[in-house]
Amino acid sequence: MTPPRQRPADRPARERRRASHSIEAVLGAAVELLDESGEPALTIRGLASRLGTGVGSVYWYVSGRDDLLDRAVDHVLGGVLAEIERHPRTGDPVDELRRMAVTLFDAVVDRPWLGSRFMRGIDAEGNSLRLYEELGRQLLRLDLTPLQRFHAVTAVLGVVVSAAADLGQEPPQAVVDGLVEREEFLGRFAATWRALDPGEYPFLHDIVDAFDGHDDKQQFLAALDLTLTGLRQLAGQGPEAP
Amino acid sequence: MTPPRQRPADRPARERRRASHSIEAVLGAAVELLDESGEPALTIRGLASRLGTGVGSVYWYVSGRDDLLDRAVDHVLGGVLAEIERHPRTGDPVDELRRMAVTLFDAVVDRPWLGSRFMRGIDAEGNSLRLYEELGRQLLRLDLTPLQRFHAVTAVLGVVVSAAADLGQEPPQAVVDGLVEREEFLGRFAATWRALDPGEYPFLHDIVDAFDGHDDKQQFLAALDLTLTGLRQLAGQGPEAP
DNA sequence: TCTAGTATCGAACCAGGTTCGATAATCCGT
DNA sequence: ACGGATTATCGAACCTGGTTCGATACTAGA
Repeated sequence: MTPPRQRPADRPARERRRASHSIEAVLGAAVELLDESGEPALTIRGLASRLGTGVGSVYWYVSGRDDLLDRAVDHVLGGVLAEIERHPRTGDPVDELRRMAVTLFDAVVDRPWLGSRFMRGIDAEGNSLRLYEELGRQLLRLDLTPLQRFHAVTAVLGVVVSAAADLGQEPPQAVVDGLVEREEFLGRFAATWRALDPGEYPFLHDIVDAFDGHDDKQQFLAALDLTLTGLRQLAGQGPEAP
Repeated sequence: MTPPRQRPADRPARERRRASHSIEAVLGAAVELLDESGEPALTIRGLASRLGTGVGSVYWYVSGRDDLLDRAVDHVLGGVLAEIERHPRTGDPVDELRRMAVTLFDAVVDRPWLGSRFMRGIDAEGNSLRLYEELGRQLLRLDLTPLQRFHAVTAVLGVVVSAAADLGQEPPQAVVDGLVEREEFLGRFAATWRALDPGEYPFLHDIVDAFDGHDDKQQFLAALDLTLTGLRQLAGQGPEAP
């Protein structure tokens, strides 16, 4: 059905001839739109109009919306990677891993539209892959099997991904509003839970106070530390462990 | 801009008068479509035509596509919940937790379209919330603070969510095809990695063999066990731990 | 100058979500 | 049994947004 596609979309990114665009300009504008109003706000038409061009031109630089999103992600991942590489290497590999994961998490907090897309790029050379390598490299210093290393990196990234998934759904559109929004949002949950039968929902009643007004970052850190604790134990008992 | 919406969409689900539809029929057909061809294949028009009705009728039962998806998720979650509750309670709470998470994961493997949507329902009574309660209840038997319990459940669910995110993006459309597809898919990754400079990508080269042909379930279990190990340690040293 | 490749553009196509008013079927009070 | 009120059904029409395609420049080299 679909012909093999022979669109450009991966030009050598040479400098623009006419006074017009460039892949960098396109990506920059895309990131702007994403930062301003989130993923659904990035439309080809909107992007074209921001660039002062026609929709057709956008398709010269990217092969479609999906490709655009992927490139935008890779684009900002470059900055994250740079920040990760800036820090000096301390001693403990697990501490390193932790610091990197936190940096990544912070980036996702700033740009919720990164969502869980930020790990889709590991099939080709790019910042996703470099990030993956960077994370995993820390594990080379641990006494583990390759399979265990692979699983460990996946697990650590998984913590970030799931936190990102959480983040991505919380604020319906209350980004622009003040700070009351979040409290209200959480409050609605809490109110619902408190209204439930304590006999049927003992756990919910146990945690509702902790949940109300909880901090996403602490929640993330808790999950991360659980995983890292497990990892430390695994590394401590050597690779012959299951 | 958007008027407050006063559509029905939450009728008491009384029995159909005419020989026609019902919310169950709608949800059933929706789940069929989702199972057959994944989330993007669920269109209002497609659903209506499968039901032998008009698009307008669908909107009598659900308030929109998003609501439809949420209800479909809740629908199948009922089955998962039943399966989880079927098993007898063994002794160890962490083992319980583990078994439940695995059951949930298996459900996601069967229905990748559950994606990370399956935990969106905790703001209202429903199977999502009951699942959450069920998971968390196991933790009541552990010596933890409510905040730690909250964090722990989030962490465990996070492992499932991130695994679901992985699953949801792997097979482009090779669902119907035989079993060669997956090998090929992974093989492409592996080939790319092996072609990279070992000096620049030592980690990737270390794990590429483990990655090639890896099993998603084992990957999930490894991440889960890392988290559960951390949890056991946390519970072992009591609630006054950080 | 001629030609091929590089870019730009926007009209037009198409899929799919959502709205809305017409209409039928049913229920209930009188 | 009758007549409004309620419950449901239906699909044409609207609208947003991704994608295609052919026309048209503009540039560099032969």
